[in-house]
Amino acid sequence: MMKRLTLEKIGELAGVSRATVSRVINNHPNISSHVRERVEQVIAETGYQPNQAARSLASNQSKILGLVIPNVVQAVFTDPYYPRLTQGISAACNQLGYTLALFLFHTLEQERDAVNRFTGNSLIDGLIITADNIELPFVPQLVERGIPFVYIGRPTVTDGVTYIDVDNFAGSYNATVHLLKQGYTRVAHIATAHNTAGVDRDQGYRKALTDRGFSVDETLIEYGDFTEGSGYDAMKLLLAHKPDAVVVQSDAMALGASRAVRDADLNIPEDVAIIGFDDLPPALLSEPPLTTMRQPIQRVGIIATETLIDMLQNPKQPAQHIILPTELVIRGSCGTVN
Amino acid sequence: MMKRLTLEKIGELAGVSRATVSRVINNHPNISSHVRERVEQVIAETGYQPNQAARSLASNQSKILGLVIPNVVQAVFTDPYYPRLTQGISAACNQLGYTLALFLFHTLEQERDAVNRFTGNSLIDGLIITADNIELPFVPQLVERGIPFVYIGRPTVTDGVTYIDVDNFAGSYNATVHLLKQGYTRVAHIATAHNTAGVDRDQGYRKALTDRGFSVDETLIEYGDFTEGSGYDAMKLLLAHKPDAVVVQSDAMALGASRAVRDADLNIPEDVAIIGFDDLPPALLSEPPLTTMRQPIQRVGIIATETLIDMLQNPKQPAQHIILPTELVIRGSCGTVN
DNA sequence: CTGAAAGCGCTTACAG
DNA sequence: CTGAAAGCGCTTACAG
Repeated sequence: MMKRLTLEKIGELAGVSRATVSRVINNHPNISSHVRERVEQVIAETGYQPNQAARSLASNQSKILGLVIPNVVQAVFTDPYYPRLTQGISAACNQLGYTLALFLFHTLEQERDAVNRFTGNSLIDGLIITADNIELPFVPQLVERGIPFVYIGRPTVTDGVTYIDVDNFAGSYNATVHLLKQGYTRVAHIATAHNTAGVDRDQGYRKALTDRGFSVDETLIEYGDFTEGSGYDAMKLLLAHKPDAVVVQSDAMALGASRAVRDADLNIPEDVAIIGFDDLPPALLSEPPLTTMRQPIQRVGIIATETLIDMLQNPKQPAQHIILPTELVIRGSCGTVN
Repeated sequence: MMKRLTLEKIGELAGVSRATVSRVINNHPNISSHVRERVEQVIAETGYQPNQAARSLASNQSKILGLVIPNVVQAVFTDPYYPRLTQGISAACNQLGYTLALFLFHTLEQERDAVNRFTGNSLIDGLIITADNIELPFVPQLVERGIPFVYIGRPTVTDGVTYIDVDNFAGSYNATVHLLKQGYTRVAHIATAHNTAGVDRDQGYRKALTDRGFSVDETLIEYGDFTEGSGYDAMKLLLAHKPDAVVVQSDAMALGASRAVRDADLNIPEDVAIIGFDDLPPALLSEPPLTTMRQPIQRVGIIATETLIDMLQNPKQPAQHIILPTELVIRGSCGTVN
């Protein structure tokens, strides 16, 4: 293992100063193409990589973004949401030359101490925070310290903060309308009350009903927690009230609901139509629901990353609220989807 | 936003030199408790956080570990394996004061260029690599540059490299023996050929059969790719050869196999017993398989992290091969598991 | 047990 | 367009 290369050494080899090499590496304008070429050649030959720590120290930016997934719930294991999101974020980071640091919290205490891990210590340039049901204790300090962050999902307080979300209200609204238009009259709802998305979706469902002249029947609404099992349980309860369709706020729960319908010897979608809500790859959806309100999760991750990096480059912009549309996807006939 | 605190400033406030403050922070022995207390108090009062970039530069260690998930396959979305592993790694990092950087590659080219992202640039101290079916192009350079790494899962070449794996051979062997002991005589196999784990499990299955006086019937072996859909397809094919039990090398595929069995109007486990292989939380397993060979995925992540950090602290140790046992888990009766 | 000082490897005004 | 030099905020022999 040879001695580590430095700017100085590269400069020596190329016959220029280390300042010039630095400028070449950082793509400064106003470098004679002659010099640029020679330096680039030496870099290529030697395989020189600039020391990131030194770079961070001198430039005051780490080129590291943090992804924070606060309270690690069961859903992190069962719901492809987080992996999907992470994919998008990672892809955007790769593309834009940033490194992604992952912060998972396993206890409330870790969540509380989090601020120490990424504040005022030059570790990260900015943060992507997956907002959930709770107020995160460290966010005020982020603001105070001037660390840029974007939320994924609408936080409970949106004032002055930038967030990216899908249009949960419209998605749920459209899903419900879709069923009503097809003639279903007892459209049930497997809802979630865990976060703002759940609230929005619930409102979308209710609004759709009333807009089309139906009253909201509370016995046709049950709550789940995003797991397949909770979808199964909720559907079991709902079946007692004879729904002929159901809007389910996640595909995992929709899978459970499907199973409950089958267990009751009913057919999908003839007896009970099911609409899920998510962005699962087809392979995971080899069972009903055959119709899904798709949210572009991966895209949300990409946009969040791009937005954050934009904030780093142009501070002082006003906070943005970015809402992406969802899309109704109807797949092939029962049992053959793969 | 006030001016950033530095060691110098803390020293000033505590009436000592910055060297002393540094020693207190780094828990050096031989600091008078008097001084230590005063310094710690000032740090607590001010909320001082040492600048990580400066620290890295001076100490030549970043306290950042990298997790590399090479070729991003479909399985990253559908199989809880990676989230589970990441959980364990993250927990260990939190505990031991390291930050976790996530490197997902989306193209072969990114994989090839990877070395530039974490080599010789002081970005990370060491790497956890999830080994898969392929030879990773950047690994030789890691060795050359002296960057410590551990594999999760046995790589194809194990010479001089440290890896953590579960005992795939024994797991598959024991699962098969378990079925044979119960009197099943036509034990099929939904295998995978994607990695060394698949190969080992296949051998375990075959050895169990021959050890107990059965011959291996190749028509009772089909291959899947870890997705539920592939398990379904494989089982469909197997059913033509009338198996009375099947060992399935992932729970996701076992789920698919269960569905195929049901679609054929057969009962589980009366007509066909199924053993899965994984570490899924019960909520995800509301359907058969009711019996699973559990691999401690999260624990693998923790041990990998601990091992890597140990390597950082004591270089020059010989490479280790750590093999964790799997465990046969039998859950409650059909349909009621949650 | 503590401090003065050198040094880690970059970036970036400043001067030319 | 390029270089000399200061400086980013730490750590760590070295000396006492």
